[in-house]
Amino acid sequence: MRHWLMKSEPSDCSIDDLLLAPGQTVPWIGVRNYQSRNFMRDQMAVGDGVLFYHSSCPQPGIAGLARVSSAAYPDASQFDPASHWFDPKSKPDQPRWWHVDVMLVAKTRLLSLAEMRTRPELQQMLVLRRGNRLSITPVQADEWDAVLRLLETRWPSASSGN
DNA sequence: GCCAACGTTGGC
DNA sequence: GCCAACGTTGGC
Repeated sequence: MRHWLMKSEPSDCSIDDLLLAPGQTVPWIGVRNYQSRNFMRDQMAVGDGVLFYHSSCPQPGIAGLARVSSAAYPDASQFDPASHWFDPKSKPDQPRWWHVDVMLVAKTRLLSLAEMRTRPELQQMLVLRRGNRLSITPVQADEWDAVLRLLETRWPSASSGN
């Protein structure tokens, strides 16, 4: 199982929105960055762990845990002229943008960006790197463990999930 | 609102 | 293929 940090603007989709979503699942549409797309399309697998991160808001930070709950599939919004994410250059027979679905595992306390910056064990996280603008970044196993420890949370065992 | 960082675009 | 201009991200 791999681990990821995925940024979401709470004004667009917050941890509470995920909590209330049908099946507590949302399609991670709207990514228009090739590197982030490649992570979803080429490297993510169902069951991967996700740190759900609130960005571009008064209190940026990790707001919950989630899991990848689908394989990658084409982002329908790229073909919708009415959509904010419409991409006129994308062709239906060769979609440019792909995404996965993400399912809630647990809402947690907010582990703020400010607190993350104070923790020596998190200093290598890509999201803390100066100038980082990727909306999806891989998380190392030791970083993942450290975050769960700080959240005083355990990842549910395979037998209790689905 | 500011601005650093950096990805993308497009002329050449 | 280079690279300047431009647009976007996202913390502060």
